[in-house]
Amino acid sequence: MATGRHHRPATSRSRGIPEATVARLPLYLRALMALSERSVPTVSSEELASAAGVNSAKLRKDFSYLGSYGTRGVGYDVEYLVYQISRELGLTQDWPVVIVGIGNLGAALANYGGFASRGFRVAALIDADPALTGKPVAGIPVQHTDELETIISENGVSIGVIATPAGAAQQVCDRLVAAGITSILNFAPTVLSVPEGVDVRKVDLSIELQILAFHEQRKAGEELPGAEEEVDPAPHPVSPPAATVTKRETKRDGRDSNRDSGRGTGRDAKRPDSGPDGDLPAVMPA
Amino acid sequence: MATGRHHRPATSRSRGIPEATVARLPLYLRALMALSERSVPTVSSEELASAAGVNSAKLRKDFSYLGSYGTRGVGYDVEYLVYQISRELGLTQDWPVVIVGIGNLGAALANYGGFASRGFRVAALIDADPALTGKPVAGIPVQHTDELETIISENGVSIGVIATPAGAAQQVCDRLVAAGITSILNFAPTVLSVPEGVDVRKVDLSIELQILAFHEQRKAGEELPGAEEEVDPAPHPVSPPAATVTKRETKRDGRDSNRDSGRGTGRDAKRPDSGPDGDLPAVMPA
DNA sequence: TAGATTGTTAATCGATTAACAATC
DNA sequence: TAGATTGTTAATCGATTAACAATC
Repeated sequence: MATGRHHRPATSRSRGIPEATVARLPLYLRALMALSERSVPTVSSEELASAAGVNSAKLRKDFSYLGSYGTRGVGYDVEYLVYQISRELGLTQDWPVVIVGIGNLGAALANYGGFASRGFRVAALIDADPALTGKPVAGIPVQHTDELETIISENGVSIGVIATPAGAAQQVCDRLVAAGITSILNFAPTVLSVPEGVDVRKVDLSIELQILAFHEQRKAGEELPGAEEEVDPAPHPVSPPAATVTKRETKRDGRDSNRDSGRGTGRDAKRPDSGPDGDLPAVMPA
Repeated sequence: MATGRHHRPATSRSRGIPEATVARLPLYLRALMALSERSVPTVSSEELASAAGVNSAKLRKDFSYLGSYGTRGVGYDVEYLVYQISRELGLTQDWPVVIVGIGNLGAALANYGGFASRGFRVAALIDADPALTGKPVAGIPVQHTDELETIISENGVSIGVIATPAGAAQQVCDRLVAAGITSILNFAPTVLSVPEGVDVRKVDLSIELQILAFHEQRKAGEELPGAEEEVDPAPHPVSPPAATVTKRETKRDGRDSNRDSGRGTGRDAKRPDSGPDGDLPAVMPA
């Protein structure tokens, strides 16, 4: 999930489109563009909702914030709606973006076709590694971090993508903001702190997997009714002020190993080679 | 933003942790692991909330769903909380994952350190291109799509990552599900249809940028009070059943070009080389 | 006109947050 | 004990959705 912090309330002043609606407009747009390619002239809220994977009442409600672009008894004109949503999202103008951090992910982003096709133009690729400078990635020569401020001001860039390691992200962020960037898409696994007026959205690959793991675990436990119901019976294990010296013991005390009771038997395709109690990772990802 | 569809209500039966809370647990975990690395013994809800970028009341409420793991007047024991959250998320066990589609993005994912460090293990890389078969990526030889079913059953994989082009995603998804996968992380820009009981989470790079663009556009318009307030004065432009032949006209009629009035003047760093009315993209991203 | 489908209402649900009693 | 901080309550807010009148 992406976390967005905005400097205005969820329902913005002008015409007041709820944040949840804004987040769905790109989904509708994609579905509409697919219909447009197939030259489908009109679409009903039911059909479009199904294509976008949402409830049709929600879709109609969402569209009602944009205006009355449908026709009762008929549906929505595909081309007209594509245009109205594009306009609402600001995609009818050109948005130069810079990508900072041209590792595997940065290169993947540079090559991602979805950017160019929706009004986003990769204005520059920036990396701190001098060995990369000048090397073309997706046909664009990588520029050195030293040039960051110049690139941003000369190209009028207002959107920056951070694909650096976590350790460099805040520093890069600060420079981007100082150079005039007001929207940041952050792929580094860190919380960025930004001044008022700067939007940050976060894409975190590891977090998505962790959420899936949570549900996956629940599915496995579900086949043994009541197995997950057991509430940890012991109170807090240690008196926290003394916890520093007993950290490892706290984590590995007897009660904790109880948790595995009755799990993992229902679906034996899981956990092929893990021990009964997997070790916790000690390091943060890069 | 990622869209998750689950086969149970947002508040699940056993111990009932709200979906919004589950989505934040990885954030807390990351912040806690950073504290753990610095050997910080305890942390208050205020400190931790600040590190995770959330409200402290929300954090305490979130933790209350897990149990009473804090100490009044003191705070939370870092190690103990790391362990409890890890356990809740299912990260104390090993989760083998397969990545399907080893293009730029797939390779980036294979190399992403955040997977391995949190109980996720890349069990296999799969691609349909025979030229890639056997070629190592992130030290793991790519296997051919033909082997998909075998790989999944032999490794007991329950989580699949789809990083293929949009056109191949549903087909890959169907095969993954048929082979026993019950959780899918989808990077392809398509809505996947899956049977009941299969979770899909979606990461969409282009959508995140579009949401940023929306806010960016609003920021620009804001500097001219009232400029964005103007409501489209014209009713629906065409009688939709006849729209097929007039599609382009609909999109380009006089009223639509009005929308640009008064925009872009406040912040002239924007739109360095776009025309007054950028063309809409006609194609879907790969 | 009859059928279809939008746009909107209102009820419901879930999430957020300030406030504070409990308690270490 | 006094100070600090949790865990929980309750109010508020935003999002979802069924239902249906409006209307093409």
